[in-house]
Amino acid sequence: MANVLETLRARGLFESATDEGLGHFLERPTAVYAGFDPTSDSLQVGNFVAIMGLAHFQRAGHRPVALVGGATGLIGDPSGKTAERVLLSPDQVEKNLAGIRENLSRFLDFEDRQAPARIVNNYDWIGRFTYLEFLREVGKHFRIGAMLGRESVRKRLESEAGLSYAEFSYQLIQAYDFLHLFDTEGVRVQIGGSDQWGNITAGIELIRRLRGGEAYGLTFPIVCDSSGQKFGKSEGNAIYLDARRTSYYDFYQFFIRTEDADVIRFLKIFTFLPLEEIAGLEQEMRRQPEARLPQRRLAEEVTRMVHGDRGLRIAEEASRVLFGGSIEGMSAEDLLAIFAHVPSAVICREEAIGSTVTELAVRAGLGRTKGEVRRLAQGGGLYWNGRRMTEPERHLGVGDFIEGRVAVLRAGKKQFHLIRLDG
RNA sequence: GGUGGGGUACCGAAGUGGUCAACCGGGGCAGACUGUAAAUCUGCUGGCUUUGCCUUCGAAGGUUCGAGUCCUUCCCCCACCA
Repeated sequence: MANVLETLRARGLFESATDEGLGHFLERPTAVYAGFDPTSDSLQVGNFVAIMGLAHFQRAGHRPVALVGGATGLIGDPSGKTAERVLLSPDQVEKNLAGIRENLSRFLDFEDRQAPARIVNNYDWIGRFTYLEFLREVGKHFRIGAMLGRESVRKRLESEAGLSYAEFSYQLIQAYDFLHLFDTEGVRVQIGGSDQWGNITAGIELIRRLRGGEAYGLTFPIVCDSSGQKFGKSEGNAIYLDARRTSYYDFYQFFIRTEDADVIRFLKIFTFLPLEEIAGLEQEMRRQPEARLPQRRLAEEVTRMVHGDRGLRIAEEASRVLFGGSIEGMSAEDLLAIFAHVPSAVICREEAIGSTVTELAVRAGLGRTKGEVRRLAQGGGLYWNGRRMTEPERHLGVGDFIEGRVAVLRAGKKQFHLIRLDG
């Protein structure tokens, strides 16, 4: 049986474990869980680390359980947050759960004969508690001193923002989750980001106290880029795993743009590529960094994993065209094909002809306001069909559209938007 | 419930009657340079029908020719006390 702990360590996915005996314990198949917060209707690349963690466990023969936090999502985890979170409505959580289920179902193998993955929702067991029952059955076993000692709590208490009772209670719920999965799924290990340490140990203690059982925790590092920024944002937007939120093209591009200083580490964390192969890429990078081979490989691997061969092909094709040469001289057909999965807007012909460049740019979603687009143009960062646009107030005619029906708007080097005329 | 401190743009933070759409820093976006990298330098970072107009400084009222700045009430946060 593959030693998953060694694998995680070697790939930079290991930060710490609650018990030195974990390695020994993992020599026999067990079940492991990680939780996912339904803060959005799609997981983000930031969640990818946890998914990879579960996947590595499954590959090593352990049964992965993905927990979506239908209950905890209603409260909000204070870990790693500097301010009290705005409460999500039950409707919103419900909607987000569906999306996250969708995401997860693509990374874990539910058909595996030895260790099929499971997805569970903690609302199913937390939701049936009354307040009094919960206090008696769970709250009774928690000591305030220990709760106050937790990093996430202490930090928030010291901060200006403080901490509400609801968020303070969060750790009880997550601890109970572990206990519940220990009982019903045979889960003995919880994995999570290092900010989850307190929540995880709370569960382990609860299990020991109520069941006299051994349970383990393992954390992986919170992935940051070399400038210390939390990984997973681009142009101010989170990178989602769902193509409806982040296009194949944008997803692929996000990884292509990885800095040299980060790319080798990211290859280990976000792909299953053998370490020898990654070492080879590192050599290659030293020899000719401008070729960006590791970046290409990273983008390729991750995009294929998340969006399949088809998504990867579309992203690569679009990238080749947009960064390879000029779009000048391309036919409307070609452009439509390339931009099929790039943000685009369909605008009615009568409206488009005669309106200004800025107006259309806002309609296409390139900027939020006309002022923003104007400033962009002023700084020289606005392009219309590949040429710098210096007169953002110009009224457009049919001739401004390729074959009278398509135009490509660009902000800077990286953000493309397609405008298609209707009718 | 009491006392004190505080709520300013994405974040931090200045501003205590007009010259304030609001110093500065971070973040973000863009330009130059480059390798779709990093570092560096530069510009921008309320809205608009843009030589001007409109909406912003927790909320609502009020004083004033004029309020982010003064007064009243309310809401929220923090600390200590009860």
